[in-house]
Amino acid sequence: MSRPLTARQQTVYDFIVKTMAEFGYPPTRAEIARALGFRSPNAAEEHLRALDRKGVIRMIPGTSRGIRLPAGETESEVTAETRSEDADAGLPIVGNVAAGSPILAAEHIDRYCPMPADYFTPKADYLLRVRGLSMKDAGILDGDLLAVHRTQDVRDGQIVVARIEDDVTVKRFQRHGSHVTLVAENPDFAPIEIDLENEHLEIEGLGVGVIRGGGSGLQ
Amino acid sequence: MSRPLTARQQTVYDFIVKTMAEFGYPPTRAEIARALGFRSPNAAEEHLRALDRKGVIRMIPGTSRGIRLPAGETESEVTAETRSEDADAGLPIVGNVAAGSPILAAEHIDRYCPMPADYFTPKADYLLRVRGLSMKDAGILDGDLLAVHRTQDVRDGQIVVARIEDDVTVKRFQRHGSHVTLVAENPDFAPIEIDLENEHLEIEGLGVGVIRGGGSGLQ
DNA sequence: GCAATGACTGGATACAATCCCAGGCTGTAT
DNA sequence: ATACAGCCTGGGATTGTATCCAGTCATTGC
Repeated sequence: MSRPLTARQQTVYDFIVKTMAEFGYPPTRAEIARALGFRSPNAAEEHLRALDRKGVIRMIPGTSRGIRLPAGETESEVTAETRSEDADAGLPIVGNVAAGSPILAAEHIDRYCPMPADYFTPKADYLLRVRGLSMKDAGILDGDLLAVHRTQDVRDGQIVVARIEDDVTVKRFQRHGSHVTLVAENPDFAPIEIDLENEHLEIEGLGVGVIRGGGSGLQ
Repeated sequence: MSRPLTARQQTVYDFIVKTMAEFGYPPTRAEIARALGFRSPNAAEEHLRALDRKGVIRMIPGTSRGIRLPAGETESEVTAETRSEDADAGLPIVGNVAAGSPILAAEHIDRYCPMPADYFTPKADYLLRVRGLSMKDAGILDGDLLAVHRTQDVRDGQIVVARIEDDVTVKRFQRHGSHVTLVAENPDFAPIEIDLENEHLEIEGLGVGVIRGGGSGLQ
């Protein structure tokens, strides 16, 4: 999707990550400029804009130190090429699935969870970071990792990862003939009704487990 | 150590932790004031000084958002590097703790979960199989594994493993002087009130994560 | 009774920080 | 040749933020 970072942009990004790991808060433009030898904070500003355009950071307008790392990872010395092929890296963690792109595309994988795939049954293929509280009564909260087994073969009552018109969602599956209902486990959310003859529904996989607390602790 | 936090100071501390977990950077005085309903940022400033004196935060003078959590409660301080200390066996899974026996006694350990202890922060020492639905609104269901960090040092609002008169339970912790309330996250369960001067309460550890689905799949 | 402390309001000030504008210099693609 | 993007200097307006000062009110220990 977005072009890779230039060498200079990577340097700026690395400095942001290092600062957050060391101090617990992001740097200012002036601090970036000082660290990298710029004489003007505007040089840092422009780099930040570029990093924001490319999606590796997010800028919060008007806010001091308003820099966020969407992946939430502040590991040391992360170069964007740290995504080696799985082997024993564990399960890939997938977050923020953009509309229209395959769920396991490399740019969505922000880190790995060092856990064997076959701890779950059926085995997990990846972990999906869940957003929102639509499944809270099923014990799946915002930010949780849902262990997903890739399959199209799902049954009534199971928790599935579905894609409706390029939108990825986690819901409970219910089918009557050619009509599918995706039920949220939260009274605040209405069920999603899909007529398979008119609308397109793709089943990405089956929820086989939940992991909470990797890095952030419990609330 | 220093004196415990007052209720108000605890509220401010909680807000700082929550903000850092959610946004990746600490709040300003004004943001604290707005969130807690102060009309003056000075109220927040004085609370921050008190928290700094008591050692639970550290203020960096002259720096916007210059608040640090020395202990490392933020997601920023994760070094998800797999320390190969006991990464072989994984975390022991503890279930059905009998009354009167230590929680990590060998006869309770029925199996191991092949997951590195330091995937969670602070690190998990064991996994406790939770029975009942008393914490269902916190997303902890019957049969879930609660990752537990062994410590006595717990704060208001945290999910703890406690032992009252030989009974092990998972609840949210709340303290007022010598009076402790263990709050269930389920309206069907009444809070447990403990007067530390008459009853015995032992904190076994702090809940740092949840794992669901090992072996059985999701319901 | 009195000092000390916690928890604020309200106002003020000086610096920190974001963000805009106007350039310049280097490549690389058209 | 020309256009364009990346990378940087320098300056400046505007807002964000930390920090101080002067009080009020209530509680607690002495």
